[in-house]
Amino acid sequence: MVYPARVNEHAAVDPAGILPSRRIARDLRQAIEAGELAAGQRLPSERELAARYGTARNTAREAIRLLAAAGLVDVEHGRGVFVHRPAPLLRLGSDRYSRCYRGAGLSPFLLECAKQGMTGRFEVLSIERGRPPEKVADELGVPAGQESVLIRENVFWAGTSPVHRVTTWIPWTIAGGTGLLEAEIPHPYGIHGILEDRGHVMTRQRETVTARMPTTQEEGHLQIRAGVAVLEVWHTSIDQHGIAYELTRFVMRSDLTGLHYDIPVE
Amino acid sequence: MVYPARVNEHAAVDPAGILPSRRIARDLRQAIEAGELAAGQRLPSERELAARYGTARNTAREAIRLLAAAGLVDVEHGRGVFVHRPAPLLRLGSDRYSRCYRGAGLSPFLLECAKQGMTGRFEVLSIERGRPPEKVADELGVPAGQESVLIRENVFWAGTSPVHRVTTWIPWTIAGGTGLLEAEIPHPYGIHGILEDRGHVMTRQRETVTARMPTTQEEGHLQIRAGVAVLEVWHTSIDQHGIAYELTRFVMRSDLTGLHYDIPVE
DNA sequence: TCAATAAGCTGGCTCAAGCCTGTTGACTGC
DNA sequence: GCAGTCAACAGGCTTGAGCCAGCTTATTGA
Repeated sequence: MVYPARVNEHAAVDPAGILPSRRIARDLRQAIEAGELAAGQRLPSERELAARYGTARNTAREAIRLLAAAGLVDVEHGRGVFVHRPAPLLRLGSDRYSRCYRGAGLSPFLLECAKQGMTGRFEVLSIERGRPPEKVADELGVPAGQESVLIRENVFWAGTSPVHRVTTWIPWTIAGGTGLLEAEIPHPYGIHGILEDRGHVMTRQRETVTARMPTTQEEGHLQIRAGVAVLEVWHTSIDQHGIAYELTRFVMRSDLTGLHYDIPVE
Repeated sequence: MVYPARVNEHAAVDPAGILPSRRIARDLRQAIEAGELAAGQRLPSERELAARYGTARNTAREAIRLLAAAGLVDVEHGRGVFVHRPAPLLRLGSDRYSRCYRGAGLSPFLLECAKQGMTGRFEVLSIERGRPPEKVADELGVPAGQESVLIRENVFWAGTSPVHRVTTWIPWTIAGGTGLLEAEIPHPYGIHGILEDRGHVMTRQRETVTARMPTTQEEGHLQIRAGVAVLEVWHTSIDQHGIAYELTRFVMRSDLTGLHYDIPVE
């Protein structure tokens, strides 16, 4: 890329009326989008950018910050700033509860990981009887003030990265006294196998999808870098009688995962 | 909220080992989450925070920046910093192409706006014959290098806010010579009415959903403030013969819109 | 040969100061 | 009564300096 001649010192804006930090960011952005700086390549250091543009280091730093917040660039302490290398997305499919995966031995999540050449696994964080949030109580038709639900908390990993944080609520009237209390689900078809044995066959699913920035906790749990949003998915399982009998919230890193729906138009 | 006693000057970290900017941010965050600072309420000014914590103004500023990037706070030039007041989300439903809305006179988007007490409308930015991006050409089965598609570009508004930026591609072999070239679609059932007349009845839809930070352009188009992601939805319409005949990309502000799917489990 | 060390790079954070632009409300004068 | 003006205060951006912490590599010494 080409750097500008040093302009007059202390000038807040250059002749084109652009603020210095924006100008540096714009130039770098263009270089990235034009492919002059390839994915994974190192950008000039903050001190070098500052010198080339005749600005203070803080100004070059501000430019980098803008690019990082936009997710264009990955900053690594002590190493440098690198053009972001997008990772292939794992796709959570709408067919993940389909019976067609029965007997395959692999859950849809693990299948998808395998497809992307990664090793998937999940970790049980906690299983307990507890009180549902109001929203969950409403949807499941259980009392909010009591320990009316089984709560399972999981983390899904793809390779060495945590990608989903998952919380599941099931009415205690359904889950009580079943294998749902164990970390290892004692049923060949997993959680939903047990729920079917209790008389609830998933006939419909309702899902809402929103995106937002992670909370401080989620940032830690999912090892999210700055400028990465999370997808929040609320899934409700509806049985053959129209009853909502299970509810799951997924918090997903948007840099590593996406959603896929393949559905009939009614 | 309670402010700390001024600690020794020039200390990089306070006794608890927390950086000053993080400490200010943490205190403010806790005050917000505890409800001490209610939604819409003004935070202390940067200069005031700096004085109370015995830091430089830039440090208080950094704290505010952290909160703004997390979407907890809205910064208004000249006015102050305010606790973010979440707006009700417009939900784009998976049933939006359903025939059940036929004859209602309102499109699903306008219905959803009305439900939230807002006035919805949309604006046609451009309609032209053009070249599809490779991804689109692949999916629609048209040549990538030629002007093989009709491209329509729209913006959807809810009240005074732009919420969706929408691009639609339709093979020219289908769209050519139809009312799809007009801004006002001359068909009571809209675009999909015309496509049905050409022999394509939507039988399935495929959608992929991802989240990311907006590009500079999108930030402008959608009037997005810092710390707000966009949802990117790629929709493919599949007809009764399994042919993909229409493709739409939605770029949606995640602070004002979400998605909703209500689907059978197959 | 190999491990410990140190130099020299990277970004991370802060300071104190200055000048800019946008907003508001009180004051002024018609 | 009302419009124009202006001061006070808000955030926006920059400077140039300093020190800290993480990474890499070349050097050193056992």
